[in-house]
Amino acid sequence: MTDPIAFAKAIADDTRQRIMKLCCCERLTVTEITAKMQLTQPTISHHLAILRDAGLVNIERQGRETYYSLNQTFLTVCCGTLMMQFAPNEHVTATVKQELLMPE
Amino acid sequence: MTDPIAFAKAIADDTRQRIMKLCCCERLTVTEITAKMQLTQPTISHHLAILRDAGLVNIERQGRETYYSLNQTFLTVCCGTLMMQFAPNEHVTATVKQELLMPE
DNA sequence: TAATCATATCGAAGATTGTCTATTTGTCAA
DNA sequence: TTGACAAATAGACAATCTTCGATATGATTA
Repeated sequence: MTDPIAFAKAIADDTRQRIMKLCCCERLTVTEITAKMQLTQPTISHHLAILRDAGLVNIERQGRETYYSLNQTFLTVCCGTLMMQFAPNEHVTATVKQELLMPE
Repeated sequence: MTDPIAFAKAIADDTRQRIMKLCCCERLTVTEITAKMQLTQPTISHHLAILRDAGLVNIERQGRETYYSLNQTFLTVCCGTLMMQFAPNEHVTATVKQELLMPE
């Protein structure tokens, strides 16, 4: 579900991290995102598809527009999984890991 | 220092994550790591260099052998940075983020 | 219905990456 | 000092990825 390799590949690109930052705290249409970047609309759609396939964005279709926003919860879970997998000895208490893995 | 793009690129590969898992909790020589994988020694060295450049492994030269081990602390810091950057609204308390960013 | 707008998909060009073999560098032992 | 071993580097090739222009799909408006 939260495959560390799929997650890492999805966020391992400058363009995608810029997109993630843009729609981190608000939902934006593809056109709005495109306007804020120096890239074409098909390129933005391509990267959004990669983020979507990784489960990293929430999607809301509304008429002919599609709103994208970052799935902060899932991202946090993925980071928690990474830490559990690769930093089991690190001084982050079990409770913290727990909190990270099941936010809310 | 903890560039989220450099970090993501470093861990965005199956071979590197397998190596990370191997030397997560013990230090291993290049020969030992190579023995546990189905790849050649130069390939392993190549991936170790990428992990080294990203700051993700500790290196100890000892005679003609070189021991590698995962830098769990740095990995944890990188995950913390990711969460700070992309999940500021997530219900992980500021203290937790703090703990993640300055372990110990 | 026809025209327009928003987004997705296709196919191709160029760049980047992962892996290999061959070779080099550095260290230890005989 | 020579031979053997450990690890790094160089160069080549195939696979993957990013980006683009062109086009298709789907929804709204005139």
